[in-house]
Amino acid sequence: MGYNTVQGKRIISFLKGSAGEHLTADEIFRRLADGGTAVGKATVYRWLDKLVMRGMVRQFSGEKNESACYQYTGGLKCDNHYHLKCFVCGRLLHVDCVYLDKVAEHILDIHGFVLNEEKTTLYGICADCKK
Amino acid sequence: MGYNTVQGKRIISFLKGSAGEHLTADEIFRRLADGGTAVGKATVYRWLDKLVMRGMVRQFSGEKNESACYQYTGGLKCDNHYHLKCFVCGRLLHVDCVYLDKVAEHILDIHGFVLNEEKTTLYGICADCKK
DNA sequence: TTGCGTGCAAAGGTTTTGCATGGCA
DNA sequence: TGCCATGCAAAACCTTTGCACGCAA
Repeated sequence: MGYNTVQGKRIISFLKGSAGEHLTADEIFRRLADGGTAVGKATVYRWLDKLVMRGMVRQFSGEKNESACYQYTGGLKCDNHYHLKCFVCGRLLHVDCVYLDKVAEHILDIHGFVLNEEKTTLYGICADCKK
Repeated sequence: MGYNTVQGKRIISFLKGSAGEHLTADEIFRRLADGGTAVGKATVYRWLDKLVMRGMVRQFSGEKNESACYQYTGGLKCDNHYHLKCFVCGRLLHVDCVYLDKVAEHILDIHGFVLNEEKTTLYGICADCKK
């Protein structure tokens, strides 16, 4: 599980405090630069990777030459649960849907591909922003 | 509309000849290096941008530090097309599938969300790596 | 004491841009 | 002739990595 470092505690604490927000690695880096022990940018990236692995944080890759952004979710079980990310407002929508469950089944049966719902995010424009 | 240059003609001609294939900018660059007037990489990027704008080419952005890939469509509204990315071998599978087309429809009808297939990648484990 | 975690800077990848040159009209 | 398009190399961008040092256990 690793050592219990000041930097790790600051990063996790900061992320928890901004649960729901979508932040870039650089934003996190800058926000941690003030007050307390500063945290190196490489360390921010290393922790984000680790937290993504653990399922505590979701990562959304940006366009080329744009930062990826990260959102703290706290590792809530997201079974049968899909994520729709809106380009416009940036919100992450959590969707439970029987129909979508069948999609994973189809992809497995026909394409032989085991879909990982947790790691997959569907991108588009949400109902509110569509108007 | 711009000048009618040898390089532009070669790029468009090559793309038309590989309609349906998914090519990276670098692949296009390398394929054009042999035979006829070579085309600079910057020019390849400039033409791809231009053709994406015109709707002649679709762009699929890859992960960070991976090339985007491009597909010539000739401006036709082509079939919805999904990307399955395998964690294990890293391959990107391109899937045309009628069933998956209906998924986008469902997401729109029921969840009010306009899915962007170009920007969406489904993650999991491919048939080969599953064994 | 052991060895993981960190910070810095450099490297790594793709894509964009500045600027002088060459080719189209 | 006028000016856009091109090519080269450098820059830009985010992210990863190498290495020495410091700190947790």
